[in-house]
Amino acid sequence: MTDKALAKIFKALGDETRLEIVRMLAGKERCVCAFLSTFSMTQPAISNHLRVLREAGIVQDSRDGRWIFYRLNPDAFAAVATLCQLPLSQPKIERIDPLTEPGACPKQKEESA
Amino acid sequence: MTDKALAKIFKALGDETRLEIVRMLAGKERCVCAFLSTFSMTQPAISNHLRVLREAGIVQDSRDGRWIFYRLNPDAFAAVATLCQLPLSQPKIERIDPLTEPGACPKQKEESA
DNA sequence: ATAACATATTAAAATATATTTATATGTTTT
DNA sequence: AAAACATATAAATATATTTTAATATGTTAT
Repeated sequence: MTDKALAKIFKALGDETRLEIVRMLAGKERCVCAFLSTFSMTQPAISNHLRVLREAGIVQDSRDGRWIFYRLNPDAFAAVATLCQLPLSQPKIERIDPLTEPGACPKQKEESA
Repeated sequence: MTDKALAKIFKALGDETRLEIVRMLAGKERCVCAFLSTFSMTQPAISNHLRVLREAGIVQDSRDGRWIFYRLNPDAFAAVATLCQLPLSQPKIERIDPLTEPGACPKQKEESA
């Protein structure tokens, strides 16, 4: 998963409405009208939020008659969980000295040369 | 953690530059100049990205002389990891019938009454 | 076929976010 | 105390996102 795709997932989840849609989809598959009756928002607004989630790969949809059902894609959450482990699995924090890091603090570096 | 705070975390992580800043901070504490030399971006732009991360609770900072060091706050990632488990721990997906859900598909519901 | 339904798409307006330029703040060195 | 350094803040502009209103698409019922 590229950082671009991962950022897209985070951006999609960075909205309270979409976060609640995700919660509503935990273990459940729902049609669009379920969200329409939950949020005080126009139908195109809901449709747009679902599009953002879909294009980020967070939800998948399938039509059944006139309804379109949405469900979560666990792969997207697995990718996010992986990034979360990055900071959680680091036991101790090492302070990087600005003066010794390559390219860091350019003005200082030039003077110390 | 409120959904509002969680959405703020996701929104903050939903940007490629900030995502890379987070990766650079895995197990490390770095001063702002480290990011200045990494990204081709003005100093205030970096400073703004750090502010977004700070206000979301993703990073913490402390001044040491003229430098300000940034490090990750594991609590924020723990909160995100918790939400990730929501879909990952659901074994099977149940389809919710639009007709039987309370308030769902209003027009249909009125007719079926 | 026509009408009604469920949802998506488009275009426009409203709102939020990011970037830049200029300036301010706090710290260290001289 | 003055100059230089590292970073933050403010104001202005540029860009992206969200919302709404109008319309289109695909499906089912009549």
